[in-house]
Amino acid sequence: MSNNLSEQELVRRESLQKIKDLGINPFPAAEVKVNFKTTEFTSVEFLANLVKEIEKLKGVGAVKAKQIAALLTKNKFRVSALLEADLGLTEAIEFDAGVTHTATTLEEFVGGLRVAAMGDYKPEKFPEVHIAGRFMGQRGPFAKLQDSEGRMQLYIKKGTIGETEEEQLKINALVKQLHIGDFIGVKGYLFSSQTGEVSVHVQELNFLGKSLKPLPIVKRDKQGNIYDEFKDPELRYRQRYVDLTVNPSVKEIFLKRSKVIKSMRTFFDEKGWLEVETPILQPIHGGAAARPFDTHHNTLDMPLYMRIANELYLKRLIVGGFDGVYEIGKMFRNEGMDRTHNPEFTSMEIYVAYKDYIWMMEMVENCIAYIAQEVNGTLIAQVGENTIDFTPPYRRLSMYDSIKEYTGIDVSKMDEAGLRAICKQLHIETDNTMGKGKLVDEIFGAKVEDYLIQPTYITDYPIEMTPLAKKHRTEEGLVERFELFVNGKEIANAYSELNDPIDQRERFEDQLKLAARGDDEAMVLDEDFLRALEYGMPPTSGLGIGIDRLTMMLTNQSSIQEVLFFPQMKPEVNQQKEEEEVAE
RNA sequence: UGCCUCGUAGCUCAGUUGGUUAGAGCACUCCGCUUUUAACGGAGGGGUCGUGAGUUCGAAUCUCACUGGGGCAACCA
Repeated sequence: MSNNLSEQELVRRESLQKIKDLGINPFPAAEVKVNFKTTEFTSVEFLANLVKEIEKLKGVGAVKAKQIAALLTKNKFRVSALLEADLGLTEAIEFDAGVTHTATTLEEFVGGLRVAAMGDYKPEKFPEVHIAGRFMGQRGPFAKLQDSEGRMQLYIKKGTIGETEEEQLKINALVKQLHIGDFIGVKGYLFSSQTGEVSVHVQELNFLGKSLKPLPIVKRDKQGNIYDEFKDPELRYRQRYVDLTVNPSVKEIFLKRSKVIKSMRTFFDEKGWLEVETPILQPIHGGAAARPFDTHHNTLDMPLYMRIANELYLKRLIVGGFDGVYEIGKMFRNEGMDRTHNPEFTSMEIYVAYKDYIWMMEMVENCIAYIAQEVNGTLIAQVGENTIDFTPPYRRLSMYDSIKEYTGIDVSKMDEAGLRAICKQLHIETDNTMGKGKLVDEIFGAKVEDYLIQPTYITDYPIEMTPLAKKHRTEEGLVERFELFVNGKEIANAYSELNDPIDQRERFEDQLKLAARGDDEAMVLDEDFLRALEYGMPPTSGLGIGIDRLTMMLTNQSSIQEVLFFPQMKPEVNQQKEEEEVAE
C-alpha cells in the first residue's frame, strides 16, 4: 500500500473518522431502498412546458406566453413581479385560474403553473422518492446526486432533516463531511426549484460509502461546453471506473456495445439458431492464421493455446447435427496492437447448414441493418467524415474486379512471378514467403481496401489464402468467400465452408508448405477436425463478425480502446517496481 | 520494431533566450452566504516538474539513457 497520500486523501481519511465519530458507519451493510432514478429533466424542458401551460389561458398567444414564462422564471415566480410588469394579463390569468386550476389566489395559481410545468415529474406523483448515488458537489442548499442514469439535484435544507434537534445536528455535521464521490441515499419528495429544475427535497439522508480518492471534476455548461475534461487516454483506460464516472459519453458507448451484442443475439435466436460455447484453451490453434498465446496445463503436462478462432469447433457441431450454431466470445492473437487491434477481441462466428455464401450475404446485410436500427434507431451512421448507409442490399464485387476497378490492372490470370512484378510496379513490398494468394491480398490491401466506404462485399478470393473455404463452383483457382468492408475496414468474413475432407487435407498440407517457407502464421493441421469431416458435414455457410469493429462503426469511434472497457496496457511503473520487490 | 511527440498539484493546463521561494482554474481547508445552475465572496494549504545520470555558478527548461502514453509507419484477415 502506498503511504504517500496527497493532502486531499488525508483530508478524506480524517473525514471518514469524523463520520465514524458521529456514530455513523461509513460503509453500511444493509440493502438500500431505491425506487427512483435521476432524471435529466432540464430547465429547458421546464420552460417549454411552462410556455405550454400559459398558452392554455384565454387571450394569451405564443409570444406573450413566452414573455410571461421568462418573467416568471427570471423573478423566481414572484407574483408581484408579474403584476408590476403590466402585461395586461392579470385578468385573464385570474379568470382562468378560477376555472381550470381551482386556485383561490394568484400565488396559488402561479405555484400551480410551476408544478404543472414539471410535466411527468409532479410532487403528487412522487411524494416519496428514494434515490441513491454519488454526491457530486454542493452549492448552497443544493447538491448534485449522480446515479447510473445521470445527475439530479437535491435540496438539503439545514435543520429540516431528522426528527429531533439532536438528529438534525448530526445530519448537519454529516453533510459537512460529504466529499465529491461519496455515496449517499436520500428520501424526499419531488419539487421544482425557483429556476425550474426538478429536485428532490431531502427528508432523510443516509451515508452509504466514503470516497477516499478525489474524482476529477468535469464541468459542463448548458451550451455543452466541457471544462476541465478528464481526457488523458492513459488515465482514462487505466482507471476506466473514473472515466465512466465522470464522462457520460463513455458510458453511452458501452451501452451501445451491449445493444449491438444483444440485438445480434436476438436476430439469430429468432431464426432458431443455437448459441454455444466451445473451448478457449485449445491443444491445436486452428481456424485462422495468427500467432497464438501459448500456455501449459500442469496436470496433463501438455501445451495449450488460447484460441485464435473457434471455427473448427463450430463446424464439428454442424457435423454433429445442429442446423445453426453461433458463438460470441473472446479470441486471442499474440500480435501487434494499434487502434484497430487488441490482443483479445470479441468475435461472433455462426455456421448454418445447407446454405452457401450467396445466402449468407443476404443474411449479413439484414442482420447488420437490424443491429444498426436497434442501436442507433437509424440505418445511417456517421463515421468520422463518412456517412455510412447500412440499408440493404450491399454492393457485391469480386476481388479481381475490385483490383481492376481501383488499379486498372487485371490480375486474374497472373502467376506468382507476374503478381510480384505488379507489386513492384505499384510500390508494394513483398518477400519470398508470400504465395500467390498473399500477393493478391497485398495488392488489395494497399490499393482497394481503404476506398470501400459504403458497405461492400468483396467476393471470390484466391484459394491459397483461404484453406477452409469451398472451391468456387465455376471459377478455377478461387474459393467461395466474401468479406464485408465498411469505411475501409473489414468487419465480416464468410465462406461456403469446405466439407470435402480429402480436399481439406490437401489444403492443410499446402499450408504446411507455406509454413516451411517461413510463414509463421500458416495454419496447423488438425487431425480430429479432418476425422469429423470424414464422417460427413452438410453443405454449410459460415460467418465471422468482429464485434469491436462493428461497435466502433456504430458509435463513431476510431480507436478499439474506446469500445473496450479495459484495453490491454503495459503495467504501470510503480506496480512494476512493487512486483520486482516481491520477487526479490 | 523504426520515426515523431508528450509526461509540471487530485484534474485540466501555463511556465519566455537556462536565472529569486515553480504559477492559474477547478478540487481541497477555514470563514461568510443558503432557491443555486460550469465557475457565490474572502482567506489559506497543497508540487522528489515521469525516473536516473550528465553539462552548467545555476536545469521544469539543454544532452543522454530508461519508463509510460499518444500519433505515423511496419506487422496483423
